[in-house]
Amino acid sequence: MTFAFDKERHRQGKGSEVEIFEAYLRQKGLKLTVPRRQLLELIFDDHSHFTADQLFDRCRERDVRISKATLYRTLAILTDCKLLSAHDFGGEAKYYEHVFGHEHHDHLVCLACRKIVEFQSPDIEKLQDQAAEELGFAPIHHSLAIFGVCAACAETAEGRKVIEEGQAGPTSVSD
Amino acid sequence: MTFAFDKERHRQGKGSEVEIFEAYLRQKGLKLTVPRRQLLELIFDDHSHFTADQLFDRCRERDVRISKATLYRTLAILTDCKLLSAHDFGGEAKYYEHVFGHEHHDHLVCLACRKIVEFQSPDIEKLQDQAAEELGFAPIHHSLAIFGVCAACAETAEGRKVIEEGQAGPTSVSD
DNA sequence: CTCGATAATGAGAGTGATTCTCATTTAGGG
DNA sequence: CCCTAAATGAGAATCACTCTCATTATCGAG
Ligand SMILES: [Mn+2]
Ligand SMILES: [Mn+2]
Ligand SMILES: [Zn+2]
Ligand SMILES: [Zn+2]
Repeated sequence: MTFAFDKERHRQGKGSEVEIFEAYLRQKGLKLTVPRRQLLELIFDDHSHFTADQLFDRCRERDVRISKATLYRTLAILTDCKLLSAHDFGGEAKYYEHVFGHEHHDHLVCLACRKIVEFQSPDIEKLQDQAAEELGFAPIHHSLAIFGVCAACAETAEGRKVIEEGQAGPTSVSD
Repeated sequence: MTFAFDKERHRQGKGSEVEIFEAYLRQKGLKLTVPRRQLLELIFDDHSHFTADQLFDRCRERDVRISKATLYRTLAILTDCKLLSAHDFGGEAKYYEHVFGHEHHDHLVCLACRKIVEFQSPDIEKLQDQAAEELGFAPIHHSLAIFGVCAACAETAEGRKVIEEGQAGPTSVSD
């Protein structure tokens, strides 16, 4: 039952991403160009958490020749029309992920292998709204990321090292 | 009563920050230099959430002449020895804050005036650990920031605008 | 289908926070 | 006081991202 529903929604989803994009472009007087089509295809064809650079590499792999300027511009549009969202996990680059067809969630980030795992906690969401209200804030959005070491990495030397440093870790700078 | 206690702890705190710093430097074979002394003084003399640039301006105000290189290097050391912590609120620059003498907390950030308010929620902390455990993660640290509009800004046109855009807001890029 | 106004694109310059390089000073133990 | 390792400052370098602008492409009107 749940399975059938998800499958159907996913099917609709695939179609709707393009529809939403086109509707948004029309509404804003923007144009549906070849690069934008190609990027939409690449992005919604697969992966869910990616950086601009990873997407750029993916373009090259598939011989889709697009400038970084256009890539960034398209990511901005897709974020504006709520097909993507951007996350700042404190690293160098922002991570983007699909929004359409996905419910809100937060993230666990493995400090050893950079794996990103999603989780949902309605209780946490509730407590956040409560905290905001108590302090007179009108909450608009939030960012919650838990950094740690995933089960797989906890078995490795690298993972153990990260955990150790976790208790009393250095930031370190050269020179 | 509460007042007297805080005052006393603050007095101890002031002393201990220097002690911790000196102990850390000695342990690492680093030197206690004039610039480092001056920065420690400036940082722990007052404000609690600041960017590297704000600290740099403060240096100039007080005729403390220090290069940005040294400033950043010192911030890294202070973060290493757990006197400061760094936060990435998604803006341009990182924010630093005092750790010694402060309990762990998370932040509310006003998108209109950039004010930062602290809050604590043991319940949220508990739920976070629970979520991590369920997914096999060993949590090391986390970052929770709630972005919204503070009570004061909610009265202003700017604040209202931010709240409106919150429901269906643009990312916008020029060109 | 043809045009023309308007938007988009690519290449490369520009940004801004942070880091690095390196020649020149210090700190501090012996 | 001396010596050596560490620190400092000035400016170059990074790096993700944005902007500039000359050259195309889109698409709706005619
Ligand atoms: Mn996600
Ligand atoms: Mn704080
Ligand atoms: Zn991992
Ligand atoms: Zn405010």
